Amino acid sequence: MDYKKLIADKLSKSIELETSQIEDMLEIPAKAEMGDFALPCFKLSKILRKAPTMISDMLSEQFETDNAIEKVQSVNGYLNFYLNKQNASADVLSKILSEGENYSKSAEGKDKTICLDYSSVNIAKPMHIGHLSTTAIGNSLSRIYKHLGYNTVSINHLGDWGTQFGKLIVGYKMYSSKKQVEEGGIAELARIYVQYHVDAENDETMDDDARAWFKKIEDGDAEALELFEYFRALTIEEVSKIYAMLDVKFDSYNGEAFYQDKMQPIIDELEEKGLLVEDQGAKVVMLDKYDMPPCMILKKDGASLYATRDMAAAQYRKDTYDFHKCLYVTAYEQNLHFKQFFKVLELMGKDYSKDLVHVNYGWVRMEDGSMSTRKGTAVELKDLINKAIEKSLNIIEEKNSELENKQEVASIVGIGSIIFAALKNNRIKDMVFSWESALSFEGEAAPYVQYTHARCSSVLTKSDISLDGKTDFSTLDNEDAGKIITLLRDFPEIIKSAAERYEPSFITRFSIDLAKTFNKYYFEHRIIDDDGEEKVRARLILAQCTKQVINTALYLIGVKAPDKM
RNA sequence: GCGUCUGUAGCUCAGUAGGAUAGAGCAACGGCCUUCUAAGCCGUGGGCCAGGGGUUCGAAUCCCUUCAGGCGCGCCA
Repeated sequence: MDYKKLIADKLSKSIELETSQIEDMLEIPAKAEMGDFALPCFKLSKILRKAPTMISDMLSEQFETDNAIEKVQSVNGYLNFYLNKQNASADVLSKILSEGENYSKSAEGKDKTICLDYSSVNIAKPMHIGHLSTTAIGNSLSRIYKHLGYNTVSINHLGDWGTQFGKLIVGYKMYSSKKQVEEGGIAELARIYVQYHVDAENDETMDDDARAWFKKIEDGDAEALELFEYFRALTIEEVSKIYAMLDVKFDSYNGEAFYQDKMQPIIDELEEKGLLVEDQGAKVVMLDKYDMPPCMILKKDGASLYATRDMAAAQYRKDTYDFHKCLYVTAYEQNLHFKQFFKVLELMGKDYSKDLVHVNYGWVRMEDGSMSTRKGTAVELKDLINKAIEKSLNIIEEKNSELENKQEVASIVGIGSIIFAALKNNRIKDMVFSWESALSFEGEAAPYVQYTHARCSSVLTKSDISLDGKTDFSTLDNEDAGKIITLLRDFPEIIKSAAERYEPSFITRFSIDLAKTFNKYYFEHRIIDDDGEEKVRARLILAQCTKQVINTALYLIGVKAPDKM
C-alpha cells in the first residue's frame, strides 16, 4: 500500500492542492515517536495565510482516521501521522514474503536501455586498486537499473590504441618471447613496458621504431596486427579472471581501436556545421561562449584525440542501442573533458547529448600521497582480492572452524568487503588506500551485513514452523520491530533514489541500517519462543523478510550473502 | 590566474535536494554468552557543521565572500 498517496488523498479534501503536491511535502520524521509520516505545515502557511500551528490543528481535526492511519497529531506546526502498526506490518511483510526476490523491483525502465561505460582497462596493464571504484560503481548501477526494469549494456571501453602499443612491440622483440609472455601474462607485458622506458631514455631510435610499429598496426601489417591482437586477447583473458571473481560481466569490449574508422563522419559533420575552426594548426571547436576552453578534435598532424573518439563512440552507441541514457563511470579528473564533448554534441544538434551522464568519483590515493595510477607502485587488484580472502579465511578458522565450505565463504566475505568498502561512501569522496583499512572487516563493513543475513538464515532453519498460516502480528508491535518494518517498506524508494543520483552508496548505507536495526531486535527479542505458533510465525516472517531484503540490497551493490559464516 | 569539487567528533564518513534535540563506525573506557551464530548487543566521553556576511518562520544544507585542500585548464587518455 502506498501510504503517502493515501494520506495525500485524504488531505486534499481539506487543502486546495493537487494530491501529488501534497505527497511531495510529506516526509518521514526523524524519530519514531513522531510518527510514520509528517506534514510540515509551514509551507502551507503562506498559501492559506494562517499560522502553521493553526493549520496543523485544523487539519488534524478534519482528518478522518481509519484502519490504515489510526492517529493524527498536531505538534509544533507539524502534522504527524501514525499508521496502524499491525496492519502496516502485515501489509509490508506479506508483500515481501509473496514477492520474494521480486520485491522492490519496478517496471519504470520497460523498453528503455541504459549504456554503462565502466572499468575500461588498458591493454597490457594489470588491474590495480584505481580500477576498483569504476568497476564496482558501474556494476552496481547496472544491477540497479536492471532491477528497475531497464535493459542495460555494460561496455568495457578498452584502452587499446596509441603509440604505447608500438612501444610494446619493440620491447617484446628486444626483451621477451612468446614463451615468456605465455608464462608471465600481463606481468610480463608490464615488465617489457617498464624496461622499454628505462632503455629509451638513452636511445632515441627506440621511440622512432615504436612509432613505426604503431603505424604498421594502423596500416594493417600482418605481423604487427597479429602481435597486437595477441596482447589484446591475453589482457582480456587475464582481466576476465578478476571480473569473474568480482562477479562482473560485460556485454561489449569495444574500445578505442573499435572506433578508429568511425570518427570521420563526426569530423565531416563538424566541418559541415561550421563548428570546426583551425587554431595553431589544430582543429578545435570553440566553447568560450560556454565558459570552457576549446575542445580539440584533430591534432596538428591530423590525428584524432580522446574527444573525437568519445564522440564517435556516443554516436555509435546511440545508433546501435538507442539508449535512454549513457553513463560514463570515470574519475572526476575528467570532468572538463566530458562537459566539453557533451556540449560539442549538443552544438551539433544531437538530441541525445542531454542523455549522456558523467558519473564521476574520487581518487584512490596512496598513503604517501601518490596517485596509484601514475606510478609503477600501484597495488594490484588481484593481490588485494587474494589478501582479503586469506584474511577472512583466517577469521573463519578462528571463529567458526566447523564451517563446511570455508573457502567459498572466505571468498564471499573477502571480496564482498572490498566491493562494499568501495561503495560505502559518496562517489565523489577521495579515498586513501592503506592495507590496514582495506583489510579491516570491523564495524560498518560487508561482514557485518553478511553476518546478519547468516543469522536470519540460521534462525529460519532452526525452526520447523511454516511461514504459511495464521499469524499474530501483534508480537511485532514494539519499537525495534517497527523500525525494521519501516526500513523494509522504504527499500524501493532507496533504490529509486540510488538510480536517480547514480549513488550505489545509498544502498550500501541502507544495508548497514537494516542490519543494525535487526541485530538490535535480535538481541532484545527471542524469535523462536514458546508463546505460540502464531506469534513465532510473525517473528520468523520478520527474519525471512529481513534476510530477503538484505540479500537484494547486497546483490544490488554486487556483494553475495552467505547463509552460514 | 581562471574553472570546478571538497571541508561535519581524535580518525573515516552519514545527514534522505531547506525542517523537529546534528548521527554512525573506528579508536578509548566499562558492561552482556549453560538460551535462536558474540563477525553480535548495551553504556560513557567526545561538535563554533572551516571563518564571516546574507536569504528564510526555519540553514550543516541555498546565495555572496574569505581561508585550506583536491582536480582540471590544446596537440595524453
